[in-house]
Amino acid sequence: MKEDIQKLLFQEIKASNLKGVTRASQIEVFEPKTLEFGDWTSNICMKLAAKSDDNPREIAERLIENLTKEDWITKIEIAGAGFLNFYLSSEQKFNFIEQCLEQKEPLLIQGKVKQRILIEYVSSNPTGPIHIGHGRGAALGSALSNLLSRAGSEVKQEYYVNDQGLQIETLGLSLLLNYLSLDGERIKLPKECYQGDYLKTLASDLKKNEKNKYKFALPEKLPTNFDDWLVLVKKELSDFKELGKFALTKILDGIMTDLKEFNTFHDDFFFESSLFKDSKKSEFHKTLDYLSKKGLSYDKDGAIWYRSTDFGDEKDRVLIRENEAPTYFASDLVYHKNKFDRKFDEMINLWGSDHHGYLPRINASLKGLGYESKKLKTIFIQFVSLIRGKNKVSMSTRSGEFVSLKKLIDEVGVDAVRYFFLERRSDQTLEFDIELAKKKNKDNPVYYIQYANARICSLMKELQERGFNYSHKEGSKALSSLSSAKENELVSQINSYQLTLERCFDKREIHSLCFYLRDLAAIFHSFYNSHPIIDKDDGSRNARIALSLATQAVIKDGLSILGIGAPEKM
RNA sequence: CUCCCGGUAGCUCAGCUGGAUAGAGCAUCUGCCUUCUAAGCAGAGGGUCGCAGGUUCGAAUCCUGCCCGGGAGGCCA
Repeated sequence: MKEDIQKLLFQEIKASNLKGVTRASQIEVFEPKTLEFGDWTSNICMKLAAKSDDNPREIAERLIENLTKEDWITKIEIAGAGFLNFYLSSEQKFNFIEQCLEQKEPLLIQGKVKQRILIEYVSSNPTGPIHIGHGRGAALGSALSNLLSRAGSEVKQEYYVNDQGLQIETLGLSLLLNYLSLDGERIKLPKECYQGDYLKTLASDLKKNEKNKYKFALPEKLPTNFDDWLVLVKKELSDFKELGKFALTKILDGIMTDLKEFNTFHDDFFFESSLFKDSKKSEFHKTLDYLSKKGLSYDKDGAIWYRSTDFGDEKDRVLIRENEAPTYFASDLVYHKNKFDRKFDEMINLWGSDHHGYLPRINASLKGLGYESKKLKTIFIQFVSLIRGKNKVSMSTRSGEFVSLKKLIDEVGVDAVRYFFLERRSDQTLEFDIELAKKKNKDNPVYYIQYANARICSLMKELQERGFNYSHKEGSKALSSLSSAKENELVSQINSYQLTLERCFDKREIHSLCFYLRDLAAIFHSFYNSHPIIDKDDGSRNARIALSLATQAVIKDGLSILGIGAPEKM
């Protein structure tokens, strides 16, 4: 529709020899904020006026002279400083509603190029359960994936697992110390160790499975710091590595379970360790050799450095440490190379905003390897803070007091958690009010939206009980009798669903969809209260039922993108 | 010190590729259930869009400076 208006305007602009526009798509046509200004509006006359010294309203008059002949346009108004307001015929207005009524499949976003898209998200370290910060990423990543596939794109959802290096040793040691403590040894965990209670549970599991396999004679004087513990443990236990693996497997299992419960479904878990397979011939080593051959890396102070400064980073970065261990950055560089080699049209990373300083070096590494870093889009996710009524709930990962996603879901439910995570722009900090999320009334937007759907379900039941028949054919026929302000408002809100999805798609964001659904629900509730829907008059009844069903189709469709349920009864 | 994000109603936030009177929810106040779910609706009050300049027909939106809040600047991940 928008495109049709752009095309018409463009024709007229060319015919009148006006300068300033070379393509139809440059002409701004948008939905005005109130219905007073028509169904569509354009500011093009003001833009043209700026380049031609002519008065915008005069230009407007010249332009619309021929346009009114179009039969799908009922009226064009010149308003304000020179806006063109278009009013459409009712057939045009009900097009989308009829489509909603017949739709069985999810609605598709039209006019977008099909792409292969990789989206990597959550990717939390497998050293502990997912906490609410990761949950926000999970909600956004999964919803975004749903949205992107609506445009026909093939979306691959990936979780990158850092299953290597010091943190896994740390995990193993943390587990072991908890395990040894089970027999009454009083061991104080060094501060570098993971402190959460989940390790106590894991330690008991380990004990059950393996009995005393990992017990050994402790020296009289226990080590006091992390490094000494590690040295001791490695000396005493030949299979110390198994402990890290055990913990990692168990924890990752838990993460997967939590994610599934949270309606988040990754296609693939990509293990960092896979980059190191085949030792010297691994993807990791090949890539590092390549960098070295190309002169992109160099030795200094016993370490190997990447020349990221050459590609816009502030300073060069270490790839291989003095102790020969690769840095996190080195692995990540190879991982991103791997992503590019898989030939996606677009790659999206969802990162915690505390990683924003990390982006320049990843971009630098990709440029160095000769990849188009434009294909990589990084979306940053700000922190979540929890409040309960007016009190802040304290959260700190280090001390193990973090609030796990699972706990939050158990308390307020998946739907509410997802909604609250998605309703805010991802790059803004989020204040999550637990009490509000638990409410089951209109204060809580997720219930408010779901309630609109439940109401419509209940309407349909009531319709049957009163012995009325309804068919889409009759409903569609009756639509043109809709004329009240509330009805028009609802029609117009339903119609802007497509545009809402397109905008979300283009901007790779979700929160506008939440706001849209909330508005739609509000307009529906208002409509419901001002008109009898199951009316005695066949025409009004059929039309209003059709309108309600179209509303329902959109609500269900929108909620399914958000990964939120639509209960029929509440 | 440098960089990033933010500052919009009492609170939580939309709007930011410049456009018509700056929006929503909560909170406050006032109404509405013999009628399809009151788990709802209708209405009212509430604003120097952080401050100061600039750009232009037009600025919450773009530019510059400043103030305030948060984050980032590892051979951590």
